[in-house]
Formats: sequence, structure tokens, C-alpha cells
Amino acid sequence: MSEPSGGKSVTLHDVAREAGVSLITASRALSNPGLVSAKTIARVQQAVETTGYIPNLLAGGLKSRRSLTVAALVPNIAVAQFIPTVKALTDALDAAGYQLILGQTGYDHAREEALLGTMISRRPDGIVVTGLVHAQASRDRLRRSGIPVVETWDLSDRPVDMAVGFSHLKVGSAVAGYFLGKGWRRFGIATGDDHRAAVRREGFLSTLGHEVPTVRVPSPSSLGLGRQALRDLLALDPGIEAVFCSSDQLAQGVMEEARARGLRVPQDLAICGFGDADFAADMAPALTTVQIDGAGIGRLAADLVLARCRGEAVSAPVVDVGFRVVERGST
Amino acid sequence: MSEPSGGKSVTLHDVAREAGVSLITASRALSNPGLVSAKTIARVQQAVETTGYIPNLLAGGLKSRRSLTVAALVPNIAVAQFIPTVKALTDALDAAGYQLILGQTGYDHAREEALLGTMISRRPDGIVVTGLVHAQASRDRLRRSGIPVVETWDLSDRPVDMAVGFSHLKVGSAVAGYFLGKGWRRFGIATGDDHRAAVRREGFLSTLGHEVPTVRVPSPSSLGLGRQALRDLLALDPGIEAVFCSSDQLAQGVMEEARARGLRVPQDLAICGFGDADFAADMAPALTTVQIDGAGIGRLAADLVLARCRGEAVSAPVVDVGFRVVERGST
DNA sequence: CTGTTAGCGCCTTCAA
DNA sequence: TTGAAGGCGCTAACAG
Repeated sequence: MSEPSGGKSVTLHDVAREAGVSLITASRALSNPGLVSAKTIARVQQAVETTGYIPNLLAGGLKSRRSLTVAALVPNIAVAQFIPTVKALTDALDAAGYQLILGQTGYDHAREEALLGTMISRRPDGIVVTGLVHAQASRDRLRRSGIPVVETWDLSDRPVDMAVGFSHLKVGSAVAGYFLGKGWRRFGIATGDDHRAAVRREGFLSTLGHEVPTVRVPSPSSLGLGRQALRDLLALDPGIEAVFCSSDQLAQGVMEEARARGLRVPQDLAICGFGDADFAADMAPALTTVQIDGAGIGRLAADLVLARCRGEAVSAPVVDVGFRVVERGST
Repeated sequence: MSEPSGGKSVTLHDVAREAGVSLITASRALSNPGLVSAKTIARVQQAVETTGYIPNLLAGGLKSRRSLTVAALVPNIAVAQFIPTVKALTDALDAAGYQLILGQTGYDHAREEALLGTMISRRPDGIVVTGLVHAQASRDRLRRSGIPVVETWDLSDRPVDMAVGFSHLKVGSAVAGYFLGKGWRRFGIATGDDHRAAVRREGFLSTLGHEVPTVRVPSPSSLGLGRQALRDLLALDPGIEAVFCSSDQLAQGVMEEARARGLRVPQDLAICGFGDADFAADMAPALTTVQIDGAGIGRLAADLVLARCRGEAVSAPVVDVGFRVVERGST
């Protein structure tokens, strides 16, 4: 308990000396015990205890070229949407001995490019990005780095490397189709200002065949922004029958504002969100929304990266996890 | 654009050769340009361009003993409470060239201890943990590692190293005092099953002087769990006048359930949350809650770690960021 | 301002 | 089963 705390930190060299074996034998006893006799292993482990040795993964990684880290880039960790993905990714990686290095791009290409450089300089064994990498320079750099890359929450014909996501265009189409099937004809859109939400809107409009009153709010969206969005939408068209929101947080705000104005949901105003957040099913009325398996995306991304790390061939580098319009009381 | 992608990766050695300077001069041109002539810097930068060099921070860190990483341990990234802290921490560190390595302890001491070992083996320049480190073995190990440590979201007389937080006991007391001041006498508590929420409950009870019907729900708490909690609380005591919730998510659920039962808030049931989530002020009625500056905690933690990294003496290693009971419509 | 010399702590390759 | 040598890519420390 009173180890030499002030001096230099304990290295494998100290452990080897304490155990009376060579450096490399100590190394093998810890990281490749199959090659070492049981007695020696015991001695080395004893030496680890008495010296308080903690291995230095940086040093090991320099030679072995495995850092046991994976970089994850999200636009903004405060966007609730991506939390289940980050959590599942972290959990799956941790179970395999890998840790996650987190970076935020702020929905900005220049920032993303700079951050990718920083991340590559840490030599992660994999890079998981939210959304597709659009800047060509970044795509080239990633490819040249040789690091396995998974683009998530979107799909592409030509991913940088691998992809796990779904079609935002189809999501928009599906919601429009669902609304039309219910007999509604006057719509509004409340949307965050990010690229993928814009694509969902495009899908919605293309199925509809015409423009729709739209209110844009900054990311991350919130209940308060949803309330404001409905106020603005009703100012644009007081006769709106149904609103498509780019997040469940916005949808919750729209519902709150509708309630405050004495509008009945769904009779006077129908609402559809996106994401199936943890609160969506328990609202009153429960929120109709587009369910995305965010945790599944994280797990799959981890699986792909880990498979590459083990040198396995990945048979399906692009995975469509799909989505589902979940009908509940708000429509 | 058609660099040697298959072969070995480009090292500083290649850059130096390309630029016609020695290895160390190339190194300095990039990381310490003040010591190198402008002409040489330009030549080296040109060589970086043509070779597509990306530095290897692991190798540099081995010698310089700075990994430019900080480890952050949270119980669970899905607990909304901590997101602003993680975000602010990430942003502040990024601005200083540091990246964050994320780990989840799952509110479990054994898991925390194992994770701390893993993190220390990555030689981060700082470790930020959520809550206090309780296991003595972990505390000892952290101290011996010599790595700057900041415990957050709580306070202690004897932190491992540094701390940024507030007193959960005082929070509970303050809410009880506030409730009593409003003239209410019959209370309920809806709480997550984590240690700090339990301490807030203790503070509440000690100011009150007697027990109170309590419903515990698993973490992370949610709107759905809040609805269930109110059902259970009213089963324990149908005459409850005010409920103290351990999170705003729970409080939102309690409010939703109250509304569903035709209880008026606050006339029939008053509600106080904890955390001042982004939706709290925009609910109808707006939610009375305990405001914590989560982003401020993250920024301060980053400041403390970075100060230590620069070798500066930290004059106030324990910072109480306090809290504020924000009165809104729900009480 | 630039270069030479030694490693950082560990792991891979070869030999015993 | 164990050991000795060498090097991963880079940077402190000292010279020039």
C-alpha cells in the first residue's frame, strides 16, 4: 500500500526483475500464458501484485499495431437520437477489450475533417461515424489510412468502407404514405436543421407531390423548440391536420403546444415523430413515430469493426437495418 | 491522390527524407515551429502534403509521456443527467487538443474498478469520474498512478485528488424546506436506484424528521417509469400533496400520470424534479426542479485537468458548484 | 537554427 | 519453455 508513488512508474522490467525472469518471459506470462510454465506465471503474477504494475497499452500498441481503441464521431452527443447507438457501441467494444474515443463534429464538414485527422493520428483500430462522410478529402484520407470505417444512421451505394443504417428518403415516403392513407391532406413539417432530416422531408414531399409548410429549428431539438414550431406552423396554415416532426423531442413539444391551445390530438391535429425515444410510448396520447433500432446500429457497427480487427472477411459491408412506422394514439 | 496505400504507412522519417532535413528537424517543424526557420517549416509542410503523412500520437506519447487523452467514467451514458457534462468536457478538451475516452461503470463498484485499471493502462493525462470513487482499492490505485483525477457531481472532504460537484444532502434538505414552506405536509418520493439519489432522499427526510412513502425505479429513469411510480405512490398514500422526483424524466412521467388521472398540478399534486433538463421549463405547467450546472461541471473538470497537465498548481482542488431550486408552475 | 544520440515500454523475430 | 537482440515512431537532451 505504500509503493514508490513519487518515482517513475512501474514497468514490465521491474516485474521481471522481481520475478527473477527475463523481460520477455514476463511479457508472455501476462499476454500469452500458453507459452509459459504455470510456475513462472504464478511468480510473475505475484510480482505484478507486489509491484502494483499496470501495463502500458500505448507502448504495446506501438509494436503490435493494435491500439484497442475505436473512434466514434457523432454530430453532437447531446442529440438524444444517437445515445443508444453510442451506448451499445461502447458496451460491445468494452466486452471485447476495446475502448471508445469520442469526438463531436457539430454537423460541420470542416470540423469533421479536422477531427478525422486527429482521430487517425491516434491509430484507432476502427472508426465509426454518424452519417455518411461527404467531404471527398476526408473519404480519401480514411481509405488511405487503412483503418476499418463504419458509416452509420444512413446508407450509401459506395460507402467509404462499411455502413449500417437505413434510407431516410424511404422514411419520409413511408410517413407521407401513412398520412395519406389516414385521409389527411393538409400537412406541416417541423424539422431540425440537419442533413438527414432534410432528406426525410424530401422523401415526404416527393410522395406527396407538393410543397408543405415547414418550420426549421436548430439542433439539438427540444420540447421548447417543438412548441415554438407548432406556433409558427399554425401561423403559416391554421388548417394543418397532421405534423411530421424530425424527432420525438420536437413531437413532444408539438403535442404540448397543441394541448395548451385546446387542440385535441389526433382529432384536431395528428402528430408523428421520429426515433421512438424512451418516452414516446408512454405519452398520453402515445406518440406515433418511426422506430429506429439505434442500439442495434451500435452493436452491428461494433461487430463489423471487430470482425475486421480479427482479420475476418466481412461478407455484407452494407447493412440496412430498416425502420418501422409505429402507430399509436397521436395519429 | 494515389499514394502508396497498400504498403507501410508514412512516417516522419519519410517526411524528413522528402524535405531533405533530419528526422528531429521535421519533428520540430511540426510540433515546435518556434525553433525552426520559416523556410525549413515550409519545406517540411510541403513534404507532409506530398507524402500524406499523419503523425502517430501513440509513438510521440510514449516518449513525451503525454497521451493527450482524458478518460471519462460515467455510470451510463444513457442517463440524460450527465450528457451536458460529457459534452462540455469533450468540447473543452478538444479545444486544447485532448480527446476523451469514454467508459461506463454501470453503477457497479467492481466494474468501476476493472474499468479504472483499463483506463490507467492507456495512460490518460487525466481521469474524470462521475460521483466519488468509493472502493478503497480503486482510490489507492488512482493515487499511485499519479494521474490527475477529478471526481464530479458530488463532494467529499477527502477527494482522491480534485472534485467538482455539490452536496446531494443539501439538495434534499432544500427541497423539503421548500415543500414545507408551501404548507404541504404529505409527501411522496419517486427515485432512481442510484447512490446519489438515495442521499438526496436522506437529506429530504432529515429535514422533514420522518419517513415518507417512496417508490424506487431502476436507472436510467424515464417518463414511463415516472407514470408507474405515481401509480404506486398513490397506492401507498392517496392523499399525497407533493412528490419529489430524482430526475426530471421521472417528474415528467409523474405529471403525465397525474394529468391522466384528472389530478390538477399543482393544486391537487405538486411536483419537483431534479436536474433542470432542457424540457423542464417548457412543460405545461412548467416543472419546478433543482437546477444543476452540468455543463459547468464539465468545463471546470476540464480546466482542472488541463491546469495539472500544464504543471500548474491548483489552488482550489474542491469546487462546490452549488444548486438552485427553480420554482415554476408545477408547485 | 540544426543534428546526433538515446531511449519511451513493450512485442516480434530469431535462436537456445 | 525461455532468452537475446532489435525495433515500433517519435521526441527529450544534449551538442554543434
